[in-house]
Amino acid sequence: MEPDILELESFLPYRLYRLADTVSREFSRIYKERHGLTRPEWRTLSGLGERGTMTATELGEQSAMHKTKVSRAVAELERRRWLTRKPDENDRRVEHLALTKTGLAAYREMVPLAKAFERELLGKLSVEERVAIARGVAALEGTLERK
Amino acid sequence: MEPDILELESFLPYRLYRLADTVSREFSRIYKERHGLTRPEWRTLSGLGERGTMTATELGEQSAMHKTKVSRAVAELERRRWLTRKPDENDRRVEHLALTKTGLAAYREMVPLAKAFERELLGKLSVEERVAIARGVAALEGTLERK
DNA sequence: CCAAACTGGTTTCATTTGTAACCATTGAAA
DNA sequence: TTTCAATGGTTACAAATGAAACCAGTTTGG
Repeated sequence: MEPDILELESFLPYRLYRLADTVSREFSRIYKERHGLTRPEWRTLSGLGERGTMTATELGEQSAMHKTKVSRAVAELERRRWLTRKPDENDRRVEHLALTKTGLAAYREMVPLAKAFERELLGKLSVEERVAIARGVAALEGTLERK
Repeated sequence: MEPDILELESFLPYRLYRLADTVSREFSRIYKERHGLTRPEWRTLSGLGERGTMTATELGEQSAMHKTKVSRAVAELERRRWLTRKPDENDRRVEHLALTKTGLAAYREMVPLAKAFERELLGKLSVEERVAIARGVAALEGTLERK
């Protein structure tokens, strides 16, 4: 093995990125084809569906998005009347976001599709492989968040 | 556990993407700060450094990039005089790309930095965790490529 | 042969993204 | 209080991206 050569094929950052990109691209077909959502929009929908009510900042933290992405996604979902904003009582900078009936319906429709996608993906692995990916990803997440 | 709720925090596509995004973003600082390269440019440099000579199509396959990304990255590296194109003898559509001395020097400078980055990342994991991530990623790669 | 389909690579255009500046409001300090 | 730093969120602008059209040049089938 040449020391001054980098094997892209086995370089972890590259492999991780390519893997995530492929998986995410395939999954995105689901919400893109069904509702024409972008990834930030899907994450916003998903975050609010899961938690009920959140501020834009919280959304950004929960779903690892830059605040401009959140802002744009929220604006678009609002335009579709999938969510509403309610000003905070005490702090007039803050808005509490929540899904409307329509937004919730879309969310409820997406959840089983998302779960099925994940199930199918993991279904191709052996039990040990599933354990391995879960453990490995968790470990890396752990090292990254504390910094 | 509510069946009609999706926990983003434990949803594999999301976790993978976030992880890869974080790692890749951090790694990108290295080639961005040092040479002002974009990711496609870095991958092009890295691919040619590793293999010596490649066509644009091969580059795209090796580094999982859309052909327009390759085209643009190659154009930029050529502008910097980091690579040259040599027309194919038999097929005049094809160009063989190779790094110049300058390009190779940049590559040689980057390789140890890339390796150090990976080493440091993996260094925070236990041996079992390293095995787990390697195995898990390989398994998922396997399921995705055969389709 | 020769048209039609295909392939390597580039370009155009619309969309998405990131950075930085920005506005309004709030909290803390003097 | 007044001022100044910090915070929630939006906007403007430049750069990166993807889809589709495109321009050679090449292969294939009739």
